[in-house]
Formats: sequence, structure tokens, C-alpha cells
Amino acid sequence: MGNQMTEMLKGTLEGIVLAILARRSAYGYEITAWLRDRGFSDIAEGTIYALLVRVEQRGFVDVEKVPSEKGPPRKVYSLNAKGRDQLAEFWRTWSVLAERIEQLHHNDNQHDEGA
Amino acid sequence: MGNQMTEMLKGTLEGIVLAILARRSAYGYEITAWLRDRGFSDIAEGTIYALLVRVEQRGFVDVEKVPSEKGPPRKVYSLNAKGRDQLAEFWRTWSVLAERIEQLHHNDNQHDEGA
DNA sequence: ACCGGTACACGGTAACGCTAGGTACCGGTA
DNA sequence: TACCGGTACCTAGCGTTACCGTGTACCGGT
Repeated sequence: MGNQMTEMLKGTLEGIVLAILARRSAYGYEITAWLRDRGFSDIAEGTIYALLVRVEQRGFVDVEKVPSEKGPPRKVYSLNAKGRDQLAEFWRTWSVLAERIEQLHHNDNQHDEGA
Repeated sequence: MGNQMTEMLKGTLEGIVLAILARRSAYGYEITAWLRDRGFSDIAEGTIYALLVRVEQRGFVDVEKVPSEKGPPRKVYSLNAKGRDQLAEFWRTWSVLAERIEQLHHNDNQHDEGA
């Protein structure tokens, strides 16, 4: 999609994926499809795989290889304790940023509504 | 500050600065101080100047050189029509992203409150 | 003569998401 | 048999962005 969303996803996409994995374990292809369904912009498949490699290397997730009847084996990722800490940290940072930005948004709208 | 905030600012910092300029014209040093006061993390001075050069080159702002009694002349930036369009686009993108992320946040908290 | 505050600018670095490919397994169809 | 499309994963190179450190310059006070 647009450039704007691409840049804004930097730093948040990892949190988004961790939040998804907090709900239930999943594999890359599944996560990509899930995001696409939710209209979470057109996130490239490769981006998700690269991100998953990153969070695995940082020890935020555990991985299990599970055979599939429809193709190559799936790599199923599960959020572990360290990952939950990271997710909590993500939410803290997000809250701070979102709050400050919303304040700007309100002030902005005050003097320039509907432009 | 933290890595997390640094990455999250990518893509949002430009919108933040445009929003500030929407309220009133300002120069780099002033914007930096403003952000620092608002606790908007410890944004590096150099970052703001680089960003201002960028938005100027894209034609989102008009610039006027104003002499200062306290040092070198100030470069005062004003948001123009194109910049207002860009800011509106920023808010649209932000709203979409923030809404989707908040949904994840709620779902996340449901099964893992206060962990 | 010196220091600190004001004000701007630049080069190199790291992180991130995107693009555009490639590999491999499988079932259905011509 | 040959081919295509869906499933599932991976990689290299690229552009954008924010950070760090440093440098320049103007000015007033001591």
C-alpha cells in the first residue's frame, strides 16, 4: 500500500505479530493470511518471514516444525515468557506514543476541522 | 531513549512535526525544544533538522529566514497547502493503524490482564 | 579572551519493511 | 505425461528513517 503506512509499520509490525502469537500459536503463511483478511494493509509475505526469523533469534518465540498435508512442513511459532515481556514493553511504548499523538490530533482538529 | 520508541517514531515523527507546524510556524531549534518539553522522548536535534530538510524538499512547507538577536538566523517553516494535504493523509493512515492495533490490544488484555 | 546558549548542518550507522525473485510439496486437469 | 495453481518457506538487495557525533557560526556575559 501507501508509503505512509509502510513507514508507520516500522516498529509496530513486530508488536502486531507478537500480539497475534499471544492469542495462539501460528505459522508464517497463516499470519500473512490473517493480516490480509483483517485488511492490515498489503503486508508482503517476505516481510513476515523475515520478522519471524528476527523474533526467533531474539528468543521471543519457540518454534516447532509440523508436517502439512498440503505442502512443505509448517514452522509453528509460540510466544514464550521473554516474548510476553517484549509484548508488554511494546504496549507500554505504544500507549505513550499514541496518547501524545492523539493530543496533537485533537489540538489540530480544533482549529482546522473538516479541512 | 529505548530502541522500541525509536523504531516506532519512524513514519510518525514527520506527521508529528507537520502537526506542530499546523498550529503555528516554527524553526528547528524551537521544535526540538518543544518536543523535549512535552516529554516526546529524547529526540535528537539532528533528526529534526534532517526531517525539516526532507519536508521542505517535498514541498510541504515554506521557509523564511528570520534574523535572531541571540545567534544565527532562524529558518522558520510554515505548513502550506500541500503540507496540509500530507498531514490529513497522515491522520487517515494513523487512524487506520491505531484502530486496528487497539483492537489487538483489547483482545490481548482479555486473556492476559495485568501479567 | 573565554564560555555557554542559540541555531543550523553533515556523514556514517543500524533497523526495518518492500521488491522480486527462488525452492519445494501436492492435487487436479488437459 | 505435462502443466498449473495453491501451500509454505527463504533470501538478496534496496530505499527510507532516526540516531550519533561532530562541526560551524553568531552572540552576550564575565
